[in-house]
Amino acid sequence: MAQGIQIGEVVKATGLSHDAIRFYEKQKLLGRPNRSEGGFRLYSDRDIEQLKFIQQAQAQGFSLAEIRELLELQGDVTACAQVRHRLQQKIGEVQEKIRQLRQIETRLAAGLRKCSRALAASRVTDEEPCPVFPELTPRRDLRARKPRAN
Amino acid sequence: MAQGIQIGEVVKATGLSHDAIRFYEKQKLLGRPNRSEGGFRLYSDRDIEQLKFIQQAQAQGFSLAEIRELLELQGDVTACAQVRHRLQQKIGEVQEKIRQLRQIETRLAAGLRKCSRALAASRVTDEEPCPVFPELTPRRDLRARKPRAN
DNA sequence: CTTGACTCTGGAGTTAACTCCAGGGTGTAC
DNA sequence: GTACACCCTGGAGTTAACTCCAGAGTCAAG
Repeated sequence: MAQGIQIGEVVKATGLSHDAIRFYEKQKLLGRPNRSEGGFRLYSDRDIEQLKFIQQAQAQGFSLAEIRELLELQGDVTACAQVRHRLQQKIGEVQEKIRQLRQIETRLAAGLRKCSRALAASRVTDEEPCPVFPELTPRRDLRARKPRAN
Repeated sequence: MAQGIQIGEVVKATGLSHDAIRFYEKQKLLGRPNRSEGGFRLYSDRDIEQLKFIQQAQAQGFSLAEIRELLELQGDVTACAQVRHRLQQKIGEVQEKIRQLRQIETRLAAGLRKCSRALAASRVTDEEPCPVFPELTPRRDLRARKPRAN
């Protein structure tokens, strides 16, 4: 054991599967780890960090190929105008993603407001169950409500 | 023609393929559009908006299943505490995504700063080609540089 | 009423990103 | 030294999200 963390521990630490971790290694998203005498993979804390980063980036819609590039750009900081350019590009892409997410958020927030208003109007409290079948949940004040043109 | 936009136009407007659009219809991400006498699909501007939203959300790492839910939540604003709750949840998720993207941005920005510093130190200008093979690009001032512990 | 661009359907094929498995070693605890 | 949990490899299988295709119908123009 001694030098390094066995894959089982990494699985626990990251929530990734054994197979996913091996897969990332094959895809060069992770350098090949040291091995024990018998051939067991031995990971470092840094590897775990990297795996967490991969998960994070993936959840943001980056493909493994793109993540590989992100990782290369992070490592390869050895002074090169082109690398710098690509870094700037990537940062731009990330910022664009943030912008798009804000738009989605705005859209959902608008829905939320409408929803809250409708709830207030029908005097259903937050605690009550959903009136999926409105006819089953007795409600005060049910006078002519405009059906929304869907 | 008259009532509605044919699929070819939608393809041009969205950049999606004919097949992708049909696929989204099958997956209930888009209501089934009107049809011409002969059976051609006829879309509305609203459909195009919805398709653009799908693209946008997808680029942010939402699966089609999640996007379907987002769309339902946007439409189904008819007063229901549970819908509201789910909306709040989804907004929380979007905010978390934004947070994670900011982290990635920070990380890339750190790389960029290091890179810029290195560039400045080696006196390579922004215009010069990338010194992928440093030995090929004659450089002033090449005294003992610390190789970074990778 | 024919031509050429466009659209339809159903189904098979593809790609990315895994998951599952068999058959077999490793490591340490008793 | 053997039991038991853990790890190995290579390869086949799966899922999501499409893409590709053949064979056939539609539609506006001339």
